[in-house]
Amino acid sequence: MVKTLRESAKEMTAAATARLRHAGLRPTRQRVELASLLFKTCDRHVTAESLHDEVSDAGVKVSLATVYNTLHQFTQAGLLRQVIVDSSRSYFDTNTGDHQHFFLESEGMLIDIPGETIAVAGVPAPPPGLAVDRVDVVVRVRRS
Amino acid sequence: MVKTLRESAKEMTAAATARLRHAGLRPTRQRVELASLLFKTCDRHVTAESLHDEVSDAGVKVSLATVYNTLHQFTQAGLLRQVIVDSSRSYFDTNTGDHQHFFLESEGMLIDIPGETIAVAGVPAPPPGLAVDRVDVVVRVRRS
DNA sequence: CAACGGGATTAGAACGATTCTAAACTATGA
DNA sequence: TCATAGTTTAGAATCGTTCTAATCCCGTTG
Repeated sequence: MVKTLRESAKEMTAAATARLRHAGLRPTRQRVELASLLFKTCDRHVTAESLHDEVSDAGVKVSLATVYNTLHQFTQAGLLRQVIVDSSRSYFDTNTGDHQHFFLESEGMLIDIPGETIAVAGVPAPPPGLAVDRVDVVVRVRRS
Repeated sequence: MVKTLRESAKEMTAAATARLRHAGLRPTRQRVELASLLFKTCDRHVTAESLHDEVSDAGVKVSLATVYNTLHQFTQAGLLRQVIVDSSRSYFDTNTGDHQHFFLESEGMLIDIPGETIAVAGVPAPPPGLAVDRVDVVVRVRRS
């Protein structure tokens, strides 16, 4: 069976809508558009600005404020994960599972490293009154 | 032999001056003051603002711009190391050796973990054309 | 199917951290 | 002591992000 472009788009929208509903988020036009872009392909890393540019280039009108709101809501809903590798920009990762990253600072590029690949041993017990939330590993790389 | 406060201060200044000269930095009043504060005790973690507050509280006049300049110059000279754990503020660490960190986000607090303590195994080879610069481990903790 | 109510979106202002600018200052070598 | 190149500075500018308050629209109800 061959699908027309229109049919594919409709399916994407339906899938995004379902995903949003499931996460307890009202499927507004903007959220559906953003979710479609974010979850169309497998693993993606975006910043608020890169996503805003992308959605704008696609001819869709979404304000930057909404992109920020949406990224945070998706993160809270467990659809995204925030990655902290740069002290001046926030990255969001569509891969919410256990994994780590290569980070090429000069180009702001993130590359996933599967969770099983890296083993961190010897993490000491945190000082009294503190509990480990999670262990992040960032492998900083440069062009060579 | 007992030292007066004035004598101790003089020694600190001399030490800071020597350290700056050795790093190829002209020992200006401001740089000497900041170096004295930073390297007085062993390991410290500061932000530009916390250091500016500290130096101001000590009754010394240094502009915030100079604090920023100095932190970056010290980092470039290898006297400090920048720690990236927060996407909205930069931290600087007087411990430039191999080590990792606990980070208590709610209070912006960093705690060193000695380098030998944690072992990271299984870091994959980076994609072609890229070389590993360094591997950062951040153990994010919360009050419990 | 129209009306309603509360969540969602928006433009633009506000914000905090950081960097820039251009003028005044100062450490250093001659 | 002087000249000069490097430093410092106040204040403006910039950047990413958040806030505000008005408008909009999704889903429910009558």
